[in-house]
Amino acid sequence: MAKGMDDTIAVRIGKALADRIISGAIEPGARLRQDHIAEEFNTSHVPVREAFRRLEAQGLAVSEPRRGVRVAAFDLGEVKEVAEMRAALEVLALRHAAPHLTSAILDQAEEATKAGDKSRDVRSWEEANRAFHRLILTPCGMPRLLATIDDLHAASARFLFAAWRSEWETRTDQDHRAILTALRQGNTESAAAILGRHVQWIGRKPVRTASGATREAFAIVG
Amino acid sequence: MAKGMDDTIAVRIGKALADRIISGAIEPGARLRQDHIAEEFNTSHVPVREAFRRLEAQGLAVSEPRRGVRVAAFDLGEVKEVAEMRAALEVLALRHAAPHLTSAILDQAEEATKAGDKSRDVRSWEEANRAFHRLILTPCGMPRLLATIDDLHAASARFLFAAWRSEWETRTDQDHRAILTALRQGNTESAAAILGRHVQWIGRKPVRTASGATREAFAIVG
DNA sequence: AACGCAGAAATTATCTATAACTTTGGATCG
DNA sequence: CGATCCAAAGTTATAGATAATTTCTGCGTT
Repeated sequence: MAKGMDDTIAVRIGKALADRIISGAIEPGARLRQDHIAEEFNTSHVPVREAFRRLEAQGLAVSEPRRGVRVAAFDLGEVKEVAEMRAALEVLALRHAAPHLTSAILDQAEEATKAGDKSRDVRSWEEANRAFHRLILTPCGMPRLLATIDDLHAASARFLFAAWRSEWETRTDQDHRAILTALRQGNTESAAAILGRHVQWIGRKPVRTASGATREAFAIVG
Repeated sequence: MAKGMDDTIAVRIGKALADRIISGAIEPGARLRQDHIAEEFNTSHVPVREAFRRLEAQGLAVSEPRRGVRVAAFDLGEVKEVAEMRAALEVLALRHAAPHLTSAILDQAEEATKAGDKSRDVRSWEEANRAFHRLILTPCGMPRLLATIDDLHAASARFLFAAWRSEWETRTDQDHRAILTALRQGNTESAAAILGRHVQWIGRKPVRTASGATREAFAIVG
């Protein structure tokens, strides 16, 4: 329970805010007022400001000097941009990770896939999906690459939660299974090709807005 | 000359420190002591701490809680990692930029290449090289991708300055010319392929250390 | 009714001060 | 002679306070 007890206060606040932004608890464009947040976390505003800088770097918040910081807005263009960046970088990571993948890791990845297929809500599906990608990419041993991919996953999750706020229909992930099969056969290039396409697949869904009209929602579903 | 006069103090300090780290004025592993830096810039330590968070996100500094922040160390592994990330992302950016490239832009890029070939020192070569890449990639219109590439260029420059501290021999950049030729012919895939190889070309050079021994220095030379 | 302009309230950015932690140097003990 | 412990100095992390800027609100004018 004492998760991150040794973390600095600024890091703890940063993680908490990131979680809220990703989950959609704070809406895009909403202002983040440092004194209010400081009061909520029972600290002064200094660590809050440091947390803001971290969120800014992750692309979750934007700051205008003397005008405060807001939750970053996003549109279909950014969804596509993140999808393409993930495709390029995850393929790179997989090529380097492949030689170090053990059957134990691939079994864990299969478990994650099954957990995703069983998920009844977006939140647990996202968790399982992220676990899958993490498992097969981490062995690449490239910390900077993995950190960048993590930030992109955070952005992806945000799009996902914004589009599928509460409704979610279970579906079996054929791509994950195909990737695992290719990896088990030692066919790295084939696995990389599937992963590259998989990550760029953008789900579309008509969503009823508060005003009753229907618009189309977009999110990366991989 | 009042560049960034409207920037916040934290941003100004961040840029100044980034410049020193990249140029090698501060060595890898050196401690960045907030009070000393605050005194130098005639500020308190609070904006200095914010600048630290930004440097951390850029991968130029590492911070251990309660133990201060140091200039990030790097090794051949990270040079290779950055080279591969640049290859993947710059190729992606070029594919999207290609349709928007005008002959005016390509002419500017050719000028940058000539400036690079004429450069007598590393610093001006790096500046010209970065201008070339920026010119042909910016029209992709993907801000997040470009920001990530910028950070990678900063890392590349750091490796470059560390290896070729003062000595530099002029050399004509055939890759840049080949890329421009392919782009002028509308052959995007060929240009992308050359760019991908170009960026991963790691220069090697024997360098005499302070103790008189010779070690091998590595840097991305594209 | 819409627009624009004070004045007031709220908020940001910074500085000064305080508390807590780490490291360092030296003295003591084995 | 070396290791260990203790104390002091230095440094980091947070808190509280201050000045300056922005935003909000209400009123008057067109």
